[in-house]
Amino acid sequence: MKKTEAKSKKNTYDPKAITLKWQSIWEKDGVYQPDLSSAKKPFFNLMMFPYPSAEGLHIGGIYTFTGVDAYGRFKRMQGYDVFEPMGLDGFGIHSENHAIKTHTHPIEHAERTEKNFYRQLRETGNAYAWENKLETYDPGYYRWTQWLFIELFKAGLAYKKESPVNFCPSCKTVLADEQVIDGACERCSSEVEKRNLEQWFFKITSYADRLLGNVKDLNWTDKVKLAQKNWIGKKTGINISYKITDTQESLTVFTTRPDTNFGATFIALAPEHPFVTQLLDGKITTSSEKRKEIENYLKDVQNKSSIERMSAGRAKSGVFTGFYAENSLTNYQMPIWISDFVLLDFGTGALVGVPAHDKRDFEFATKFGLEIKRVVVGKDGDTSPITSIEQVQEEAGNMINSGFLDGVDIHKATEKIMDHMEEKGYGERVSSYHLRDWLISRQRYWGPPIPMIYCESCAEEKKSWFTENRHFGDSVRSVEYSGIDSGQARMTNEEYWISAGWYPVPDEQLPVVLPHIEDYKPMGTGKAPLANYPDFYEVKCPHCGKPATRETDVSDTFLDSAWYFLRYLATDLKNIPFPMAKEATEKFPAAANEEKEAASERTSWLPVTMYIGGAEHSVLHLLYARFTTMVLHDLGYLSFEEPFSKFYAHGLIIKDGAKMSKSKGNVINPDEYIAKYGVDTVRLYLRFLGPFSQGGDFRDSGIEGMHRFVKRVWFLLESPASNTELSPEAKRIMHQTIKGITEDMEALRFNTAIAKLMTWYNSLAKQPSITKEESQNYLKLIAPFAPHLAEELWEKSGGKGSIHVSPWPVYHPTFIIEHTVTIAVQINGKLRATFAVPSDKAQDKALIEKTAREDVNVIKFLEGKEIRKVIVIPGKVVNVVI
RNA sequence: GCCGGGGUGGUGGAAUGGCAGACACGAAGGUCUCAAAAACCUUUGGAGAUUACACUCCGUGGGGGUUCGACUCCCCCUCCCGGCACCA
Repeated sequence: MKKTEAKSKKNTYDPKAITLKWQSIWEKDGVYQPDLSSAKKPFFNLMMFPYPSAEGLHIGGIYTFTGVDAYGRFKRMQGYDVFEPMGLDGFGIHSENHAIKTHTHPIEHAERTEKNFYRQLRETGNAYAWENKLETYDPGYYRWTQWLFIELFKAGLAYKKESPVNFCPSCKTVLADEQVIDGACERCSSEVEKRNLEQWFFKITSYADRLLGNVKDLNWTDKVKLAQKNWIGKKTGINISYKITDTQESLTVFTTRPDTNFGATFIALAPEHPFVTQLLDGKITTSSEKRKEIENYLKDVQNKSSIERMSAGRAKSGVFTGFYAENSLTNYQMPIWISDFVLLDFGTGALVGVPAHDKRDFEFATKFGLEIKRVVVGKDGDTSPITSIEQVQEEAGNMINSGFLDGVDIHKATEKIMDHMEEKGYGERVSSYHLRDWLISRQRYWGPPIPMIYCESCAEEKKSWFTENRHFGDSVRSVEYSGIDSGQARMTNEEYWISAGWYPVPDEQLPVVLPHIEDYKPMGTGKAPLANYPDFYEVKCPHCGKPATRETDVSDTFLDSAWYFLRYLATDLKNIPFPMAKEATEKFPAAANEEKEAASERTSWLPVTMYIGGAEHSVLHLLYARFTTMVLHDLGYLSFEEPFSKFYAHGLIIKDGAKMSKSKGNVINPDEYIAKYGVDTVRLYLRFLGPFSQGGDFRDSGIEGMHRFVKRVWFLLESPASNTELSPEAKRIMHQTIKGITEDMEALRFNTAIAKLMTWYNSLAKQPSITKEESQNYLKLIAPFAPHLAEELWEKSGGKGSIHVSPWPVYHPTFIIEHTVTIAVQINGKLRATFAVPSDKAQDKALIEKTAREDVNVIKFLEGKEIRKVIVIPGKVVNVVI
């Protein structure tokens, strides 16, 4: 009795025991901790780091991280030195909101969630280099986030100006665009207002062209590249200047359709347009009545909430200024209107209206009784006056009523008229972008304080860091800074004056530590909570020593994550932010020689070899990381412009058709599954769910089946292997499997890789015995998915060292004809069978006949029949007619 | 409205232009058992046919096209999902 019990116990598959056993051995032996200074084949396998939510890592996170890990393990077995770090993106509005909701201080909240998160991440059995973990809220980390901010400021790429932001009056906080859903607050559903507040911006727009230009060379999926392109949204067109009748002023409008300019009948300005401001200031004279009218309209616009704006749909509103601009082509006096459908920050904030060939212009013109002049005739040949919106010809056609353009196709006409306008001197070809400058400041608590100091006294004297450190000419104030080409870092006069009084916090005073304050909740005054703490903001001006104020806003979380991948490689270096060439390290005088040495030895890991993350980040995060990298390159810190050699977007796991969230009550906690089945089963199951790029709806209906599979593998391979020779058929199956799985792994097609493992299992299970070669190859192929199981059985089968650093099995192509031409066998014109012959033998009719007669698929159709004719169609297929 | 992605059994999903439905879940039947669970075996797209699963027909949202051959490539339509949205 006792004997059998002991025996069955020995045979039991006990995932918990082997998981604990191997995880501690791996960590002790540093199996996954590469020597960063001496990598021969560096492979930086990076997943987007998570923000640690209090609910812990849900199944979607496990799905992603174990998927990325399977790829990393595969690469490690292929002989690469794989670096797979992990960290937490703990700063930011998400974590702060959660802290508020649970009445916890963000600092304590972070401490608690960090623990839980790292515990869960360890339980996944992922091959993390734990020594290099980082957290964005660690002062040792954000010291460098602040340094980065200062570098951008000094390069003339950071500026502060007043800007309208989303404001929720109920939550008393500024909201990011993505927190505004249909004009209402994401959390409390109250209407969001626009408020003008002073904000810090990064001048990402001056990099728009390069960010766009590099896209085509990125080894990313087309989908993500397209998203980047669309977001940057470059449009080429022309700026046209119109003289304002009876004044000395002129107006510049941007248009992509100058071809229709003979049909231009009005001008519309954004409410915030400088001409409007000048009208109100009285710099341009107009009747007091008119001024009142305009003021009223502007008030209306401002009071209109975004909800009202949206419910009004495309309904147009506007007010006539009383001024006209002369259309140089037709001498037509175009009335100048103000309307809120014109956006200040696109083009020049002013547009020229062609109601006949733009639907929005048509709506505006019909509402206010403006003239509609047809200048394009479409395919239908209709030349009648345009009276309904369906007639508005936007896309294609030929010019009419347009003087020298008559009869010309609109695309040719566009070029022709641009030439004309440039020649006459009132037009200039330009590009306009959808991309806006990056709003970096947040009037919140939970982020890195922006490391800037404002000195009132210096501001009055028009002094700033720039006046004290750089020489400026009289008219154009360009910032000359190491590496940055002056065209990109050129400041406008406006930006220059705005910078008056501002100084970066001196390097030796970094980090500006985020103090532990009691009242950290957003205030709703447009100021950050730190503004209530004089201890924090009262400082001396770094320049003149008089009392000055520290900036109390914190920076956007996207800044934390825009450079973290660099820091992973230098978490042990206190005085240098990331790996860089030896010369660049000289810019860090505080760094010891060993640190400089280490930083320069680690550059071979960059840029990131493989970056895997959610598709939802395929626009903003990636763009910000690209921008930051490009700036660091221009400043001489990095040798490359693009941070991620390869980017792969994984799918998202949802539950019941919705994103998992606690409020929806559909969060799946992976802990219980791991406890019940062991992490290897969970890892395999998640991979098998579907394509990694697709994600999907989580269901656990098949997890039992996967557990059965794992147990079967365990019992099959646990018993000693036989010493018999591999049969040719078994050998063929093995090599086919190795080939298929290797290709699948390379393409991150994990679900089909596992299917192949199952198919191979089915055939192994039918064999009378399994050889050592089969057994060990099987374990290697399954190791990326079930690392603990594979390691345990590898040890049992006498494998050397850890399976995870053993070479990936090699596929021997001798068994399969690699390059083939497919032969189709037809009987009475109907396809009966296909088979393959080597392509170099495709003309050999005798071989084709022989192959056909030996091929199991063909033989039944050919038996007793004679091949009458072999038709060879060059470059296509070969037909065998019977 | 614009830009992406997609539509294959009861379900998740496989198929360099070459035997559609791999692999798995579920289901049905069976073996073992007093019984159940577990495990194992068989069947499983639909319709039909035969002594014969050694057969035939239909079938990848709908319609056309290219091809010896189309889930796959091209055009039109339709429905679903995601992103952006008055961008001149």
